[in-house]
Amino acid sequence: MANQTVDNPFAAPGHDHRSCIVAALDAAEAACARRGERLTPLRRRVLELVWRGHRPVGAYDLLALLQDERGRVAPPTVYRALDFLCTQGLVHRLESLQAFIGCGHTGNHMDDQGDGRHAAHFLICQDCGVAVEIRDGQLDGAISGLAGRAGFAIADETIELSGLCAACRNQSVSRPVCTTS
Amino acid sequence: MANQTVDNPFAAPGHDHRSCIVAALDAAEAACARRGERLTPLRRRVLELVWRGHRPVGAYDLLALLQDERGRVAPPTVYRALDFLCTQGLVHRLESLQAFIGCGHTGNHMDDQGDGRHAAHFLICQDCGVAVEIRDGQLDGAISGLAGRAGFAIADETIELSGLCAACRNQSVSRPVCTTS
DNA sequence: AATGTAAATGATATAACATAACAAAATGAA
DNA sequence: TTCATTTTGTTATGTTATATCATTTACATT
Repeated sequence: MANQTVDNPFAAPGHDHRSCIVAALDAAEAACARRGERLTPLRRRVLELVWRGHRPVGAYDLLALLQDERGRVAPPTVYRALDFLCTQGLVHRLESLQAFIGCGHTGNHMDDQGDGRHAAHFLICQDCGVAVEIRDGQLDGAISGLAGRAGFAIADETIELSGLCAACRNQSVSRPVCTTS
Repeated sequence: MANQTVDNPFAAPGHDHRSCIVAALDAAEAACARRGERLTPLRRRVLELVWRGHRPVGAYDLLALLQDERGRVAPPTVYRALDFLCTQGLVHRLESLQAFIGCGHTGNHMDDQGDGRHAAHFLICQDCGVAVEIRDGQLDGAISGLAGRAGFAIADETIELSGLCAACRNQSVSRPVCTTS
């Protein structure tokens, strides 16, 4: 159990997160190589920092982490790296939180034609802070159905459902939030 | 046609927008009266300014408009009014745009138990800038279905679909964007 | 009308998030 | 090497949002 791939990190605070990080970085290296994009040391490091856990991370949190290890780092450094990672579909931005989270689906998308961008839908637990990217055929169908009926051509989807995950519903009080997992 | 209620303001730039404003303000007065909430002159004016059109408005745009008519106005004045209006379900915040838009469904919600908050789903045209609140049974069903299967209790839904509305798809070039409609 | 209380607004400051613009360095191709 | 392009560094500023405390207003009670 400890080294399995974690598809649903809700209620999995004790999983072997190192394997999540390694998997994400390996997939990112492969995806960039395949596309002829450059996962530079800075970009790789930012991606690694985003993957510190399964909780969305703010740009300025990342900035502080980079500053801890590199001294003076300015906001554009972080935002440029995040732009690159988002463009490659390696990271998603959660609009309702103004924060970023690593994408665990790199490389296994059918709709990945060259670039890695894809619609990302999330469940976000307001208690433990974990965000999980979901994929649901009925949801996708409903969206394309309503867009079609309205004659609307969707270019970007922001779908973020916040509430309580199953694990957090099953405990009476809020637990302290750690920064990872 | 000119005085009809506009349910879908995409491609309706010439509609009688005054009737939209009047309807929204009347509905807001009624809703607040029913709930024992106070739609003060400031809150009412902010709501009116939000309803200048069917395009999302930034908090600082509203601030500037208020300053034009009242001299010195500080950000908290606008944000407090917006908080109130959002809590009452009279205005929605579009997370992907960091902007606000009037809700045209005040008072006709089945799930309106005392307070007026409700999930709001949007189509947002990236060309004309208009945002339309939609309601789709299949979408609602898909959401509750996937949440149920995941054991997730949804508290807030952010669903914002950006792209091109039917009218904008049917014209080759972007038209100039006016501030209302 | 005077008083007390809670709600709303005013005012100041600052926090938090993000980008424009230009300089310097690193990279890769010719 | 030279050149062109991409990436990173640096400075400054723009944009969005909130914390805090003072003041005013609304309104129920006396």
